[in-house]
Amino acid sequence: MRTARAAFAEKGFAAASMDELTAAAGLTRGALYHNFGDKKGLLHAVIEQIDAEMAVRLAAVGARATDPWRGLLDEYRAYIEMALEPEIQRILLLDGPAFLGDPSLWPSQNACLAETTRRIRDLVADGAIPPVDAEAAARLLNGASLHAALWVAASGEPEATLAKALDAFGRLAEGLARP
Amino acid sequence: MRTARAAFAEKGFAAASMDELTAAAGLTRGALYHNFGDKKGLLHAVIEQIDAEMAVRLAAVGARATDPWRGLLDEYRAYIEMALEPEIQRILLLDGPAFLGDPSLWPSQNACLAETTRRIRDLVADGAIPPVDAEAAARLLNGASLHAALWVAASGEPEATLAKALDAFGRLAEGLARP
DNA sequence: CAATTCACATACGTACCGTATGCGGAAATG
DNA sequence: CATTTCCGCATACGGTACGTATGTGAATTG
Repeated sequence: MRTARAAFAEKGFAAASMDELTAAAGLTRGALYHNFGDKKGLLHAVIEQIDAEMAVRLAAVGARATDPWRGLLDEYRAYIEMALEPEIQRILLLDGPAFLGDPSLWPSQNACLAETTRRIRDLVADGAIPPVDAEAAARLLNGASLHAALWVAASGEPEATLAKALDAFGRLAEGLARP
Repeated sequence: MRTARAAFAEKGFAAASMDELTAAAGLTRGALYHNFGDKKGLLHAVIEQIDAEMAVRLAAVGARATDPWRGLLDEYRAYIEMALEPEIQRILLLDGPAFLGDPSLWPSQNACLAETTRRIRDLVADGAIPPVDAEAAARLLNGASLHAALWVAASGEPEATLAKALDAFGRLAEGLARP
């Protein structure tokens, strides 16, 4: 799986050869089909691993904040920055939905999305922000964050672009906080 | 290209066979490689066509509105609804970025994104909304819209989910309108 | 009317996925 | 302790699909 993560991140899922991949890991395709069923099975296992790691990192960021609303913004800032990592962007955010379909249909529900959904639900329950469907808000904010990261990653001036993206994201998020 | 659009929308770019595709069009792969260079070239041509059509539709929606700010919201509502069409969702929004990379790097710049960027820029210039980087705002709103559409499309109850998504989207967009 | 170009077809090599089968060692069984 | 089962993985094979190199007939040009 380490080898797969590296190969998928560098070449993309479609261009990654299972022969090369398994050979690099000191195995053959036989081992792969025995353990993961097929190529998509390996992708799914890798995504599940990455997703779980992201959820842990996000929860840690959110837990550090004293103000819950500020905690949510910190989480999304962290999400955007994580989405800049090639491994996460390529595997989880681009190839995942393209080859496995919408994350909500994955056998292992998106842990990372669940984390932000839960946080928004808590904010609404505590009256910190006006009522809103937590999953809808989380999905839209995740989508906005992802595209911000794609934009920054493709940009020639990552720092300046990231600043613009974070500013615009803050403005959007404010829309949730006001009645 | 008509055949390609149908095949890409139904089976996805990766699973679409060029043999079947060209045969269905009454041609062979020779014609394809002569006109489009390679498989990705065909995808690019198809995406360019769809993107242009979307930009026209979006501009028409925006032009109908009297209030510019309302016009922008109408455009995004239309964008979300267009993103529900399987052809657009699958080809332009899922396979496009996965196989061709970020839209901003496509030779034919994303006309649809350019349309919403221009509209936001006008709103800022007219003082209708506080200053914000127009491209950043357009990208984030596009991302939010796309994920809203993916969510609705994967949902078991499309109408109810769409209502939630549109509500949450309106809340986010309001964040741009307030100081 | 000869020559060139153009659009497309045909044929071939290569790469890769998925499956069916084989094998060696570990574990279980008595 | 001997034997059998089982498990993890390797090997071999078939089928499919992409990209390229080459051929061909019609249209165009001078």
